[in-house]
Amino acid sequence: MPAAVSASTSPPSVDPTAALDSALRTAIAAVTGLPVGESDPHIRPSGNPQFGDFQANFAMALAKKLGANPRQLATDVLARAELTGIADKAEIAGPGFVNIHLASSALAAALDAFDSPALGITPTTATYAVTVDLCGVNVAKQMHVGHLRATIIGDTIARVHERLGRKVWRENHLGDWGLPIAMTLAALRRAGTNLDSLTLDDLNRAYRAAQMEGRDDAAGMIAAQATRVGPHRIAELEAQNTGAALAQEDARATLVRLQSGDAQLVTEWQKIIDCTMKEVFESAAVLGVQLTDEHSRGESFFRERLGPAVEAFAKSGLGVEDDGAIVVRYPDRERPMLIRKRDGGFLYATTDLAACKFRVQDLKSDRVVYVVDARQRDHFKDVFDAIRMIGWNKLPDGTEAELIHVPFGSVLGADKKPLKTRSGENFTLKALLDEAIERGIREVRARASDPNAPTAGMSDADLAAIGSAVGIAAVKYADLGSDVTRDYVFDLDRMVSFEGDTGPYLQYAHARMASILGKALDAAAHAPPRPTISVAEPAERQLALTLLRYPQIVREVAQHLDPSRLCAYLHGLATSYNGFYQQCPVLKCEDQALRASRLRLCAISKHVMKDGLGLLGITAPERM
RNA sequence: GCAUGCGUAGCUCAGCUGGAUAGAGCAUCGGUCUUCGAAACCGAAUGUCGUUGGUUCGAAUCCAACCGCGUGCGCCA
Repeated sequence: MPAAVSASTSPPSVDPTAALDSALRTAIAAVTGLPVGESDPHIRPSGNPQFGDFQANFAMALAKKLGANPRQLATDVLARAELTGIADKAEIAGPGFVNIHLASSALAAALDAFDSPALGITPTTATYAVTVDLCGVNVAKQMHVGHLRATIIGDTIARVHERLGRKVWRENHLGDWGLPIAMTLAALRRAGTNLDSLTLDDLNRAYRAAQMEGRDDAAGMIAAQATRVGPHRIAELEAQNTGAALAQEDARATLVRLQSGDAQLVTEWQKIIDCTMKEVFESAAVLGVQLTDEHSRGESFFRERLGPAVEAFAKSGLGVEDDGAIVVRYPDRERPMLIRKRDGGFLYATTDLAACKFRVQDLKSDRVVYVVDARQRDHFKDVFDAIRMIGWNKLPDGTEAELIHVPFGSVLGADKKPLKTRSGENFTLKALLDEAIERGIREVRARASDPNAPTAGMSDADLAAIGSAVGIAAVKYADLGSDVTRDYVFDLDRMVSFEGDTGPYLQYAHARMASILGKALDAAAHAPPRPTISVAEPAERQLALTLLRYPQIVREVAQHLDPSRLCAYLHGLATSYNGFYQQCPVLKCEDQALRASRLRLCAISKHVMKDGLGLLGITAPERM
């Protein structure tokens, strides 16, 4: 029997979980005498539909604590719980699980309230901003598939925070200041290269050549052996330990002149940056990532702040001299952090200290998120601890900013080794995106050639746009879909696959939603704008429950900085919708009220899917 | 050596603050298109959750040890 509720009488509750939590919490407190705050009913969606919609798992743990019988405790709590209008049925199973079957009317009412532009997401009232360090390209270096991660994970985290109403600063911390750039610049000058017609490929070649010829670090080798650094570093140093004094001298001289503001060099340096960023922004645009010039704040931006930063550490006693250098020591570990070299030069840790301070205190952020390669775990631990020790994580009102490193795993080759730049023929980001787009377009065109296809007869430009969106969706979903911490083996075929648990699967579900709504347009003209929702069929129930979880998922993604949860949710939504689509006729439904209700379920589903894909920076075509 | 991360189906991976019979996708086998889009759906098969011990009413999940793989470790960024 379909339960229905009209929009006018529905309570404002969007979240049945909250209603259940509150009702059971009160009952638990009443039965046990515990404070309400300690009476968590532990509500979660049921793993198995036969157990109802939600389960409450409080009884076992609580009974143990109180020396009571769990089933009896559950019985007592249910007797006190005011579940009228929320649950149809609540029964005790097994050792003391409480299985709750939500009232269809409550579900319909919640969905009706949920159906708004906000989709149940209430903006936070945070005073401070969120800074997201993302992308992190190095000037003069071609972007490779590793940069994909730092860019799109960061973009998603930024979007989710914005969706929750936060002010977000996207900070692209370019590697644009330091010896590598000077080496490249010096090499280009020696070769007499015209910087105005430079391509990034040329630049990248010059960079690598300069790296190779300029490496000779005998002093570093001795230091490394004395302090027993890792074998990786030793091997690197050994490889570098060939005569290159001239190139190195040239690079150092260039760096000194650059850093002292030599006008000619600064102009040339800027050309290298422009050349690099042109491609970065192009890739960002192709990826649908919000990253432009205004988000660039590279290492060079902080150059005037490095000296003062070191001085502050020295003055506070946290920065101490060691063999001529200045280091920060930690109470709980041997490894210090070097912040000034013996020759007076600064290091990237110094820049990160200055940048972190800037982000907290100048950008007024109470949350600073660094989306950076997992191999820099120790580095960020050092930086963050140093920042806390000196108190730069504090905002004027005493609020302590969260400093969080989101350590993403490496992209590995088929040999399970990192796809490294120096391994020669590395897969550039551009090559990956070109391939994905090409495959997407090919696929969309092939389908459009069927005269019965919804895309038949579309212009070639439109088909190309859709194909591009499909290809990019595949790549992004493949990357964002699993735990960002893990390394993954780069497999192009899997990455641009369009079937199964993929980005295009979600887009396809969305296109079907759009299609069904498009066909119903004529009828919609004289239907009420907000038809009564009814949730009776199991598939409708399943879909409704899934839809209502959306706000919680978005909050979780922000809290845990984990885009894969959103991917998993949207996959679940697509699956729920497909089940509904299979089992519940919409356009063909005879009952006009039910038809209108189901159309509205389609509309809400489409809205959530589009919103969720938007948070991933994935476009949702109406047809594909 | 010290630190740190990871071992779940043939492959790629989920598994949220411990909860009922450990789930998806790919691949394999079978079924569903003159019927709202088959990029879909339904079904079959597939597991000593690295090993051992501990905590617990209950462990893939928490703790310890061990095994295996990876990553990081002062004057590069």
